Order: sequence, then C-alpha cells, then structure tokens
Amino acid sequence: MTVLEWDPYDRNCPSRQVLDRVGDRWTVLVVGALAAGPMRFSELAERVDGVSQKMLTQTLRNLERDGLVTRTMYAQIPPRVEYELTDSGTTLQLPMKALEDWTKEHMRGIMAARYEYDLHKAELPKP
Amino acid sequence: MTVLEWDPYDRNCPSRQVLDRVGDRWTVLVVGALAAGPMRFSELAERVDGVSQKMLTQTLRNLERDGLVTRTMYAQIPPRVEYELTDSGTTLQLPMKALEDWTKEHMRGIMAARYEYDLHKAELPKP
DNA sequence: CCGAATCCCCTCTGATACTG
DNA sequence: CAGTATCAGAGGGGATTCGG
Repeated sequence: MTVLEWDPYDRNCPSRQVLDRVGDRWTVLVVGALAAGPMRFSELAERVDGVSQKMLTQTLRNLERDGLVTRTMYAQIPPRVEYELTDSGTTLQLPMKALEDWTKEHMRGIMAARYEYDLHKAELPKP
Repeated sequence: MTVLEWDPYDRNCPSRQVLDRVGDRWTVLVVGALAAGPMRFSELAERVDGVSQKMLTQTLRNLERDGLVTRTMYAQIPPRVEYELTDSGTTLQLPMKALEDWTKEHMRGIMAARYEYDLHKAELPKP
C-alpha cells in the first residue's frame, strides 16, 4: 500500500487535520492511558491529572469520531461508560509512546536549554 | 539513566511543557523539513506550506530555545540565516517520523471514520 | 456516574505593515 | 532576505450549572 501521493507539507493534505488532532495536548495522554486497557470515564479523569471534564469529553469524542476509541455504555444505575482503543487506536500507541519516551529522556536537557536561553536573552538590554 | 521518577500524567511534570511544544501544529512539520539538512528561512517557509512567517519565526525560536535547532546568521547582504537540527533535535526526528508515518497510513481511515460519524450524528434530530 | 450546555477569559493565529 | 510590531478575530479551555 502506497502513501507516496500524499504530502503533509502541502497545506491541503488531509494529514494536516489528522496531525492537528493527534498532536493536541490531551490526546497523547489519553491514548497513553488507554494503552493499559479499557477504562471508564472517571478512571481516565483521575489518571490524566489536570484535565477538565470538558476537555476529556471533547478529546474522547474526537477520538471516537476518528475511529480510534470505542465508547460502550452500560445501561445501569449509576451509569457506567467504558472507553477502549480500537485496533487503529492501538497502532497509535507506538508513535505516541515513542514521543512520550523521547520527552522523558530529553526533558531535563530541554528545561536546562530554556533556562540558559532565557538567561542570555535577559542580558540584552533594549536599545 | 533512569527516568522513572517522572510521570507525564502528573500535571506538575515538566514533560507536560515539553509535550505542549512538541505537539504543536508546526513543530512536527518544521523538524521534519529540517531532517533533510540545514535550511534557510525562506526555504523552510516554502517547504512548510501554509505557515505564516510569524508562526515560522515563533516555531524556530522555540526550537532554538529548547536546544533542538541552531540558528546561524551570515553577515552579508542580503542577509542569510540557516537553521539546523542539533544532535538533540536530530533524535527528535525518530518519534516525529513515526508520527508522520502513522498519519500517512491512517489518514484515509480516519477521514472515512469522521465522515461516517458525522453522518450518523446528523440523523439524530434535536428533541 | 457521565455527561451536555453555558458563560467568559485570554491565548493563539493570521493579515498587514514596517525595519536592518 | 529575514525578521519585528501591531491589531483584530477565532477558538481553546476552565468554571459552573443542569440533566439522564
């Protein structure tokens, strides 16, 4: 299966829309969390520290829309809803994890570089 | 070298700040473009279709600040500025490329899933 | 328990115009 | 050529409230 005819560097390429979603703040973390297996809403909210319920809902809806996550409602009281990665969503784990691992490894270096940069920046007074 | 003491799922983890940057709209594309080798501003602007010069500048500044890209100015007229991935920036290529490849492969499926989803969504009239 | 809906701030972004 | 400055609009995202 060829993918050569698409170029992400072209602004009209659909991959731009996909990249926008995949690259957003919460998607990485939610997919990473779901890698551990099916999870209910409240579990996700707890695991992904700092996400508002609005953003979590939104992120999950988008993932569901993109066919990367399934949403299963159990008709009971109190309600219970489970989210699970689809096959397609599972394949996303690999690049996501690569990104997460890279981040973990380079975090310190980056924070240090920022500190240095900001330091030298401060040394340059305005004309 | 251990990385175990950090947890991206904790809202105070510095990796959150790193993920925010890495995951933004243009960084993926700029890093991908620079993978081909050093490039000047105008070349980048041309390659990364659709980026405004403001966003390109901003993206490059951030990458420079994070120590992922070097900026070399040649004192001549007209001015010439070249950007190049640092060693650290080069290592970022791997996860970025993984993401780009995944995107290319799943783009069609995702666009189709969205279409389906939106279709069924439209079938549900308001109460 | 799992959301939808609303209000509101404020950041991010893109156009446009101006310098070295 | 490679930026900086400025402004206005769109939308991301939090807090809160209400419904099934």
